[in-house]
Amino acid sequence: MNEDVAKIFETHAELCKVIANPKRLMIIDLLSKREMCVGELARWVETSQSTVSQHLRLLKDKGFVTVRRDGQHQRYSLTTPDMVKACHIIRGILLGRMKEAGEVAQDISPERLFDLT
Amino acid sequence: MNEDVAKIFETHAELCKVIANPKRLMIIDLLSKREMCVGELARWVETSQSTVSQHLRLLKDKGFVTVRRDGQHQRYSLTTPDMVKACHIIRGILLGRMKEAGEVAQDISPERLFDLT
DNA sequence: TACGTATATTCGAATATTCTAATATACGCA
DNA sequence: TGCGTATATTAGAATATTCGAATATACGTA
Repeated sequence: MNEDVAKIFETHAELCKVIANPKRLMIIDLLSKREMCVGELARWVETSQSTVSQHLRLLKDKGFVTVRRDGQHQRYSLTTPDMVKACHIIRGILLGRMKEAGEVAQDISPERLFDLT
Repeated sequence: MNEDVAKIFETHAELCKVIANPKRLMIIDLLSKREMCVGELARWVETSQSTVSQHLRLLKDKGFVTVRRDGQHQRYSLTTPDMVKACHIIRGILLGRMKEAGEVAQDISPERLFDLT
């Protein structure tokens, strides 16, 4: 196999690992709706500030979010809408299976799991 | 948070874990082109038969491939083309970044990494 | 400067993933 | 039945991931 091709699949897997965690998926989902600060994300995801901060660091390192300071807050936002697209496709697979099995309502959609109203 | 929503993100992450490994990404890529048996995949991926077999078992357990016996061979094929779509989007993100950084040629495409001619 | 709030970092335990080596099973054919 | 090829399974070592607790840092305001 071409060495470059092996490297591409390696890096590809690295990017996939970013979305291979439920809390990071939640964070991505929330940030796809609007900019949020750490504490706010921690409340929605229902986990510790430390955990959210660590996930955000990974997301930043991998280039999926940016931060801007706003007084005491760090406001995070998404940089790569295509990642959300990929997530929605996979969540669509899942919801399709669950609907088929009657585990969720027919009208649930991949984009409306958190209700930020 | 709604308990069902938490479960959805949990399962969503489980599906993402399937593609969070370079060899499984290669297998998915190869199977997206045509049905293949274990030994054939092992040759393309350049790894042991055992490793491929274990990855295929995971892919089967998660519902992404099916097998049919053909004499001495087990012929594997993909069941979920949407997963390939999601992979291509993420690989597109990666290749976009690499092209921007001049790390790969401009004309490389997410679908043509393995050349089965 | 001192204090309160917001966020980041470090550490370590618990758990999960991945691979290789060895072995087991399944099939076709002589 | 016995042998060769193809595939599956098991076990265990090495490594990676994830989280919370504790602590450090940054900012705004009195």
